[in-house]
Amino acid sequence: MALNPRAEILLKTLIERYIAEGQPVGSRTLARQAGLELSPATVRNVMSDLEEMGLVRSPHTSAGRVPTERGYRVFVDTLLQVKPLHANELHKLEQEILTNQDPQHLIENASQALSEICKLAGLVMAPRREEQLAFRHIDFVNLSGRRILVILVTQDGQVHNRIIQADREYSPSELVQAANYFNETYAGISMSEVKFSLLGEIQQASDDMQRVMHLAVNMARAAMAAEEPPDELVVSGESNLMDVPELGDVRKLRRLFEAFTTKRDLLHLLDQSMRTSGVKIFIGTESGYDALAECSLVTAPYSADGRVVGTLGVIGPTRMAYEQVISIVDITARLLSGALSGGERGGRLE
Amino acid sequence: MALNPRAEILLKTLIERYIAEGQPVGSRTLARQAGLELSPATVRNVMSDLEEMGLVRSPHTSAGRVPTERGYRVFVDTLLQVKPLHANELHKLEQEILTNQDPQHLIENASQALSEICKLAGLVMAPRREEQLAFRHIDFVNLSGRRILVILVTQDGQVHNRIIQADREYSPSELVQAANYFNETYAGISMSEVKFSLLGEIQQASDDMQRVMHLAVNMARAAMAAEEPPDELVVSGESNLMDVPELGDVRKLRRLFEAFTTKRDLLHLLDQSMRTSGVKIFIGTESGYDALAECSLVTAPYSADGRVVGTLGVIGPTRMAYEQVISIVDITARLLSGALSGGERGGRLE
DNA sequence: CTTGGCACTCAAGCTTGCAGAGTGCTAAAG
DNA sequence: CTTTAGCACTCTGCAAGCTTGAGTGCCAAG
Repeated sequence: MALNPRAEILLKTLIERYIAEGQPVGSRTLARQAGLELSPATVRNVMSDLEEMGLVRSPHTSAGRVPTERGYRVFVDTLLQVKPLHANELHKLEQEILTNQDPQHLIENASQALSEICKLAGLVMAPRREEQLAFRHIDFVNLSGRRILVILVTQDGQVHNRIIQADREYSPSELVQAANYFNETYAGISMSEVKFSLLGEIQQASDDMQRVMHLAVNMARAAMAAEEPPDELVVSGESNLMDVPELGDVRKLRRLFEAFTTKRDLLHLLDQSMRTSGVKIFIGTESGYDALAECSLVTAPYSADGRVVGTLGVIGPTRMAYEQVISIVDITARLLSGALSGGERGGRLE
Repeated sequence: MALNPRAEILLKTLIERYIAEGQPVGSRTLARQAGLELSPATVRNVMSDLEEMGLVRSPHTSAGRVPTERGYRVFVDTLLQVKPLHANELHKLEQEILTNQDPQHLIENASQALSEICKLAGLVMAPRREEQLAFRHIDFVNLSGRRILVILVTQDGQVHNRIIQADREYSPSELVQAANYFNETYAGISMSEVKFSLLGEIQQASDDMQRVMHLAVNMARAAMAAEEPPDELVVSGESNLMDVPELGDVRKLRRLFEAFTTKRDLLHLLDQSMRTSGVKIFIGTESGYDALAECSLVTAPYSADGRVVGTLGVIGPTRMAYEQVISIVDITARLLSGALSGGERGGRLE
């Protein structure tokens, strides 16, 4: 199954041409394009071999050839040369990401920038498992009656809020005290430890502090129980996919868009990519999800303070400009990592 | 231009039939369906009149008739009888909306419920103009370096947050003092008054309080300046629209979806509807936006504590089941108003 | 005013024919 | 053994022509 250099060149040109034009590539065109001094007939012979290896196929007897998924795989793994991205695209990305923003906006902007630059749909999985993050600040605000608004800030500056139903009414000063107690006791501790610690806390309460502690602990616990990970996945630029001729079929589009709102399957894929480092590519059915047939996913994990916290990427037709998309995704991940780490330094790429 | 009763019945049956089937309705069918003892020929004569009035038209010489926008208008304004919604739909709506939630989730759930029940896209414009709302609580949290997270809670329990860049580093206790000062001074005041008041505040600072006040005022001002109304419009269930045969054309779909992400035009329409009371309907090009051709918008304003704060509705093809959609939108608006008002009482419909 | 009848029109579906593109195979040339 | 030219063959896409079914408009009679 070794691919001789000539076959490699032909496969590479075929795929490049197909990505650019979207039309099956015939032997004549390919012979001219490849830069080898070969006749169409020779090219046909090579094509025949490639077809046997399952790297290309004919849509029908007398069309040119198109790459198969395996063909794309080979292309992506061994043939493709990543293009560095254009200066003003880089500039745009930096502008979008290297400004002071809270994580939520940062993520939304990153997703949008990805989609705009690639002209595909952008995905960003928000930092996973806030349990990993340290607790920074809590605040209780009285709403009407027994409803209490709990505001929780994690180390990365992300703000979470929930309304809980208290067992009785509390005065504003009680709430302030409770928050103070909590903030002093737990500042900098990881959320999972905080949760764990809350389990024991109530029993060993010293007498005078008891009421306040009880209050704080109970509330925080209630709030965290209610805190299911919310909108973990940000998708932007979906409508770019409507221009893709491969997805002209409304049914396919619909399935794809449903996958965007369901999010479950996509999250699973992005989760996988979190465990590897660097750019990872899922081509067509490799993902294992029907809705993503004819689509590819280019992803890269990003980190905060040296620790991987999420994944981002783009989704588009299998026939996408991998050479460019790969570096865009890669750089976006780096920029985002920089922006989420330290913050002050700004994390410019050197 | 008066419509005699027979013509009304025929127009009504025609539109009902067309909404149900999506096919031009011919004279024979209509004669049978309408329940009047009329021959197709007579129906044809009536149709001819209706066509002259611009209420129906033929897609081509020898198809049946379809309603025009004006036809729909007449139907909606004078002919249609609103269907009360089914018990389990009502139940679903109540379940989705009558639970203790912060406004953000409430709005998202309302939008989603709307889209699911109507099988169309749901829209909710988030409470407009927080300036109208009273200030409730502010909090400053130190992030790294000079970055300060400002958390602002308005009277309705909505939480806003922004990161601002301070002129120097501040100690946690300074921040606490500043927040306290601010909370005591401005609690319950409307945001617009707070903003106004901030303009004067700095000059007349008494000496000892000066530093803290200066800090609080400066920060709050910076935060509010940065506080542009964010995601004001929540759209759900867009993918329902892909099943609509009228929108089978991908180009139309794309324009519509772009309108969803742009949001500007939609906001403008919803804004209009905020000024009237009760359900308002935009049919096709009445909206004035090309992207919404072939679509109708059914909207209703909702209120919090007796004051209109936003609008919700659904968007779908002109050919939608108005009879049901209208009451769904109407009731959702009431439920949401109830949930946003007082909170404690729960606002069940009596 | 209503009705039946008739001529007419149009869209949609089907078949046919044709041009264009590209292949596979074979036999000859390098 | 590899490369090439040539030829027959296949398939798509498109346009033209045909038929069918649905529905209209109009007219004259009830």
